[in-house]
Amino acid sequence: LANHESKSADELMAAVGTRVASGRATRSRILEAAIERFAQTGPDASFEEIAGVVGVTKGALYHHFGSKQHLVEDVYREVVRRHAARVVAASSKGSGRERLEGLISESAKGYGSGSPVYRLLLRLHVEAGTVRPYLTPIARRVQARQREYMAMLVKTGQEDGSIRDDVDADTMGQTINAALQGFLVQQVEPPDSQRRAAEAFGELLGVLI
Amino acid sequence: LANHESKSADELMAAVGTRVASGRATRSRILEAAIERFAQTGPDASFEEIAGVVGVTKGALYHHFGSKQHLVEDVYREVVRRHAARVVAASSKGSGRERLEGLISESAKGYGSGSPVYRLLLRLHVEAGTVRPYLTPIARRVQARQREYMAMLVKTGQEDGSIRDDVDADTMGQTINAALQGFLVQQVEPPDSQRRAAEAFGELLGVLI
Amino acid sequence: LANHESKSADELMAAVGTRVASGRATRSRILEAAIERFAQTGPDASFEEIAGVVGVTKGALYHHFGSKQHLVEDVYREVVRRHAARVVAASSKGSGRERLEGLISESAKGYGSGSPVYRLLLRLHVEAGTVRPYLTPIARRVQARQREYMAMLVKTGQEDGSIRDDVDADTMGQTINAALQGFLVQQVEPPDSQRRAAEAFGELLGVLI
Amino acid sequence: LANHESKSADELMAAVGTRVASGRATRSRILEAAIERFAQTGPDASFEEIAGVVGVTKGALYHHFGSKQHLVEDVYREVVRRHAARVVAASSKGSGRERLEGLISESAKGYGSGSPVYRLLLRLHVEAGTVRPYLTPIARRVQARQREYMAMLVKTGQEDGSIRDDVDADTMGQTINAALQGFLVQQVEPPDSQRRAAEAFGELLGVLI
DNA sequence: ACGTGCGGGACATCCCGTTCGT
DNA sequence: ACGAACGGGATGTCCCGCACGT
Repeated sequence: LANHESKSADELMAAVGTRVASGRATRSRILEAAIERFAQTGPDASFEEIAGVVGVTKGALYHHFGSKQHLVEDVYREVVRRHAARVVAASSKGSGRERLEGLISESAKGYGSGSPVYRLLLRLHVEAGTVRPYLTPIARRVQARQREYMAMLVKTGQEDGSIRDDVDADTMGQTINAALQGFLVQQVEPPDSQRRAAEAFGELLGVLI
Repeated sequence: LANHESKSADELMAAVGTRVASGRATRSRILEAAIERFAQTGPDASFEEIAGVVGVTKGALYHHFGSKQHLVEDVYREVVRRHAARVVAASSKGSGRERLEGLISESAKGYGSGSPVYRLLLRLHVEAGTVRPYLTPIARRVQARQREYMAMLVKTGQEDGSIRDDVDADTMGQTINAALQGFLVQQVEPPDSQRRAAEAFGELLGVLI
Repeated sequence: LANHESKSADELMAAVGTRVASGRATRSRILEAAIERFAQTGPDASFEEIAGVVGVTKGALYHHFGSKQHLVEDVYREVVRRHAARVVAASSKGSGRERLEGLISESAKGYGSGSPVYRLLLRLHVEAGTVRPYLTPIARRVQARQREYMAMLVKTGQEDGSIRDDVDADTMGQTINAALQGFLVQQVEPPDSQRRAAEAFGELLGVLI
Repeated sequence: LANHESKSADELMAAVGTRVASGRATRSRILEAAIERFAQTGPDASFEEIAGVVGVTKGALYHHFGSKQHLVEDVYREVVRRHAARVVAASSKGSGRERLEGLISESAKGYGSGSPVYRLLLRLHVEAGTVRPYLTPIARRVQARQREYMAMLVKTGQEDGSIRDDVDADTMGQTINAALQGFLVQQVEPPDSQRRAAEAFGELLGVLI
């Protein structure tokens, strides 16, 4: 009440700067907490719950994200971004075939990990097509990019002769992509069984490609 | 209400067999309505909503199913049963390869149809591993049976020489299964695009098998 | 359906007789179960719950008691009757003082036992004055009879010289009665502590009377 | 609504101290209303009902008390506190005997008043031992404190010679306490009859002590 | 005498989002 | 930037009682 008039202009600026920075930090801590809770309780986790983890209240969430919907969207984008980064990094070197194999093994590692984050990713993919129409545009872009990237890798491999060229690149890419995501659906199995299946899938591909 | 022509037999029974038969009829009408609503609004559709469709009240739902959880379980079982029936029927004749192809094309037809029921099926599969632990035992049994059936078909094909035998039958079965379910995840695409992808998948398999 | 026409008139009569007898048996089993459940879950125990214990359904309860309210009334009367029988039996012999002491010790045994049945008795007494007005007439009669009986005992004792006669018999009776019931209110204590208190009360009375 | 003149201080605070103070005021108004309703409809009075009296919605109740259980606990504590304050004030001056008589007459006035608040108090005492286990710890503490206070008064009286010392102080205290509460159980009688009984009890004590 | 189907209604819980204050 | 108060509304659960059949 009375104490902010005892500050100089500089101090005010500094205080504001700090305020802004701390705001950004809070925002990302909230996002992190949301990913965690969404991964466990599902995207229906309450605002209050998430806020509790971070040590703030709903007010902060609303300040930073505006609505539940926006938070879910941001979480979706963030989770996708992280997965994409891993996958791209794992498929950046070597022949087309090697790059494809890198992608497959990295994806399989993630999908087969049964980690909450990947479960969340799958669930958001699924719900984007049903009960959360507002995620549809994002999902569409994501899926498209994923397919294109796969097809690109296959095509590269077919050009450098490391992948058989008697099948359509697009189809091959899309199928591999589908198979990878399909593993996630069977996540009721214990993680190691998941992992073995994903590895076997990789070897099988080695024969078929 | 709208589908009561398919219930004529039941309703006749109701007229004759009195109370208990009419109860059974109501029960199955509720189950039907639940499948419908769950497919559209998700498994969180309210009791009241479902009851409204059938023309009864929540009391009736509670009388027949005891709890939300039990209803979801019964819906899950029923949906699985229907899909299984279709798939088994489509893979009953011919060589191992033909039977496998029959299964794949029938599954692809279903999964690729983007029909609400199949979306529901996928969603229940997914949630069985995350937010609905009470579905886990059912899911586990279902997935196991599905894998075994696939592997059996592959093995049959390998024995009668219609499928290449330089790959492991279990792995092959599991992979095909995963790929099929994976298509469902990408359901944000328009149905016909889905269908084309599934068909292309079938052809690709023809080459790879 | 078809088998009751093969019976003779006598058999019918016999069957009816059996039916009636079995009905009475069911009725008292229900009453017993109701006392038990009411004692534990409170008088709000559901019909279905009580019926379940006996192995029948709500229908039977409604047939025999008509409504929740009537069942509660019957339970109230029955519980009171049982307590009264014990107390009267314990205060039937000896001088006025001895009879009074018998009553006190028997009451204290019951009230101090912390047994569910006595808790129920107290609770019904209490609720008769508040949330269950339909029990009021019963409660009034019960309390009146209790007071009169106490006063009678005191008076008898004063006449035969075994009880000091410088106090009003009615007041004395009523006070003793109140004190006994008061013990029940403090039932949060462990039973043996209850019992000790009740015994001490008896001794104290010995001095004061 | 009707008793807001007793809240004028609070409401002034609310106008000045802004949000949080107004919250506190609301909280205590809710508590007040809960006591009132609980006293009449029993501790099962609905949230909505209580909220309606105060002029807020269920949300506010939930905000301030978290759950029904917590509200009941707070009500219990508050009602006990008020009775204790009255009784202690009435037994603060004079010889041990006078203090004890003060306590008895004040208690008798309350218990004998048949006032809804006292009926509530009794009912909570009783239910603490049966259907509301979460009240047990509170009840235990309350009863203990009550007994100790009584015994202390008796002891004081015995020391200053105003109370006969041929009986055990603890027993005497406990018995008086029980008798007082016992009157409440007989609350089906019209209030004035109650009151007479309580007064008679006081006189009787005068002779016996 | 008893079971079953079902209506009708109450209620605690939970959650989203807005507003106000600091 | 964030906390606290609160409204509004949805939903699962539970239970009473009636009607019907046997």
